[in-house]
Amino acid sequence: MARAATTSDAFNAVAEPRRREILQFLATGERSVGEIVMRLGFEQPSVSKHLRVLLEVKLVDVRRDGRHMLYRANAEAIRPLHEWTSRFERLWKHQLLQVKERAEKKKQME
Amino acid sequence: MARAATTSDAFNAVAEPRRREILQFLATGERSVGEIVMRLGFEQPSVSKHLRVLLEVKLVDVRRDGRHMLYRANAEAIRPLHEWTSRFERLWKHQLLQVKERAEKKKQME
DNA sequence: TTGACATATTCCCATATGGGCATGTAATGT
DNA sequence: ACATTACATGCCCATATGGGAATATGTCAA
Repeated sequence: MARAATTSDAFNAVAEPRRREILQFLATGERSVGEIVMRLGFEQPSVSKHLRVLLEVKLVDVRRDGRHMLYRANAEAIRPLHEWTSRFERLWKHQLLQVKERAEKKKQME
Repeated sequence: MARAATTSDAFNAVAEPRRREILQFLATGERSVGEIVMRLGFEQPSVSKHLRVLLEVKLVDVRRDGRHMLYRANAEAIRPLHEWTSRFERLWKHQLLQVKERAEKKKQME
């Protein structure tokens, strides 16, 4: 089997740097495809494809406005990612503390 | 071009569900490859390969103890992920608020 | 209708993937 | 030295990928 499909979940979807850029831009507000293309400088088909992936995992929503398709970030779908990483928060704070303590001890031994 | 290499960064590395499982298990403490295999039930070569990927993006550290290789999560490397998702925190709280407000209005109109 | 504009989709392709299996390698015990 | 344990690597392969270019679809304007 190959890698899991990028459309399978949010983790896979944001693994792609361009999709992260698009999401970040959309976090500033609703934007049309053309605005994304202008801002980020990717090819239009590329942007459309990435938006499709983001849409399938519900990381963005769309609505039509005339000939424009207006996309916006659905932050709610990012929460699971945030929560997953939060599980390690306690751990890294602890690990940072250990590093500091080791540094202190080293200093005292001089 | 194909997708970015899974070894390129933490985002890609954790896009793989099995690697997330391994990381979570390692968050509970230092473990040998065999313990991971036992606990998660993956094939040993598979575990070794995933650990290699995690190691390359520094999501884990290793040390040798006799014939055992002891891996542990390097939570510090997960922080960038956490911080990236945090950028959307304000947004999803806001969006949740909107949803609530809409619900309130709807209720009042009944 | 016709044409221009805004997006989406399709096709092709080089490349990365992860699983399964076999095999290689390092450390230990005898 | 040799067998055993504990991992790591290599190889093969089906599959998903994302870019580029061309083309299709949909909407509005005259």
